[in-house]
Amino acid sequence: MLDIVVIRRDPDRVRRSLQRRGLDPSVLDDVLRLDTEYRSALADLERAQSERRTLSEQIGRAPDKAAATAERRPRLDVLAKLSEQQQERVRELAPDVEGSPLRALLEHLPNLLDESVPDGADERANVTVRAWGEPPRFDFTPKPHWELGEALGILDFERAVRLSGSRFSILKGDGARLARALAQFFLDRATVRGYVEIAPPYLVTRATMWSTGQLSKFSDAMFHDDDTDLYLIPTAEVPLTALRGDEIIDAAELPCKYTAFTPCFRKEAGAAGKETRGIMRQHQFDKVELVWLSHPERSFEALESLTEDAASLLRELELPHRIVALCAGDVGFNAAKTYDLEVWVPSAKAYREISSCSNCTDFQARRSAIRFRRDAKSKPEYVHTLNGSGLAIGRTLLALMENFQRADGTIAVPRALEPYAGFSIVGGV
RNA sequence: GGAGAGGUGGUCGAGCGGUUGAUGGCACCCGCCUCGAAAGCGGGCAGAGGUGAUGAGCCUCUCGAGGGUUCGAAUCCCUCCCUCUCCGCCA
Repeated sequence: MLDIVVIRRDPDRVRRSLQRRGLDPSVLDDVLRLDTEYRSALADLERAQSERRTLSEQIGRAPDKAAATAERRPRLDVLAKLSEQQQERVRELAPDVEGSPLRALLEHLPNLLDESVPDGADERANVTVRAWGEPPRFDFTPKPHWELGEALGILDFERAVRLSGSRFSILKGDGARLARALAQFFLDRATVRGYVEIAPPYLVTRATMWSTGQLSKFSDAMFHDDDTDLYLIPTAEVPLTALRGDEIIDAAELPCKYTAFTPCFRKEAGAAGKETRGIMRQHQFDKVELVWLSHPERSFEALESLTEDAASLLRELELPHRIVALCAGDVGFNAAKTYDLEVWVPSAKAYREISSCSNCTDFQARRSAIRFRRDAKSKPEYVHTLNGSGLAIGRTLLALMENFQRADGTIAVPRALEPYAGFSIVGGV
């Protein structure tokens, strides 16, 4: 959610950001008009309330309350009726009332883009910031991970379909073990880099989901239970970001860095036909997430740091990858700036997203009410929130399988992972 | 799931129809004292919104959430949510 005050005082900045995202900025005119109407209605209401209060206090002080009440009755009745109407009007216009037109407009305004975000309409305009490693050259015909996995008996798609339908998979034996090793490896590295490990709930309330801005972004993509009105998390970003919601954090505690290993659940309803083979896109996948609550002045440094935390994992796993800065048209709703980490996927002959690291500035913090105090005397301010995958387990696993496959159909385990896996070759004798 | 108790400011905890947005303790901040610190003493210290200059001041709202009664509600009534204790069930 954007700060209405920023929209009011610097509408041009918001307009520019919307345009860069390829959105129609004319909604701002409606926002500004409704906001003016709202404030005028609010002033009317407050005037009536103030007068009513004064009269009530006079009655409270009077020795003969009955007489004092009778005397003021006509005016009080007028005020009661008046403020009831004004209350109604304010409720219709208020930006903080669910379902009001102003609120609806505000909820659909994406975060302000950072100036450093490159221009461009879609992913073709994304800018590669740096690359690491060379795509492997095979002296045999490399196989996609689903063929490798089934041949090695570590991936089972047929039985997964039988149990749960499409877009599910089963890991078996060394495959399951490798996935667990990756999770452990990622969490350990995060801990070393100062992240506090959290084991959060996988089901959260509608309010929590709303507070991290997922309801607009993923609303069709989320699994939901009608009985309890609980949502299965689409990413651990949700519980980790909301973790300190409604709190005022001591400035000395910033930055707060959290990590969690959780499954993620997504309907992926609109994604039919895209990357359907294998484990690239699933209804359920595991991920280690990294979240920062940052001092606002340092959040863009924090984004570099967070991105480096994720990238270091790919380097340690010896996986060729590149870091791209998303262009204006490709940056997500919540984010001011995003770097994607893309790993080389031989079967696609392309780099594919394995992590997305975003600075959401105060956009989520405002919804979630995550604040801090600069010092004992200052007013609470919103922190900046950042999130990134570090990393998605399934995609790392498939990248590892495809990049480290050998002519005999076995797969080498990267050295850094060996102690975690307990073996150095998958399918070795 | 059943029975009971309760949800108040950063925290603990009073208040249970009328200048109470809220006594007091702790924490925190400023000052005095001190070589320095502790202790002690004095003072300050909730949040949101509107208005003003993103100042002072003024105004409104907020005591889990939402409704109601009343001139007036943290205080009374209703609904919902949550927490705790005991019982039941259970990995």
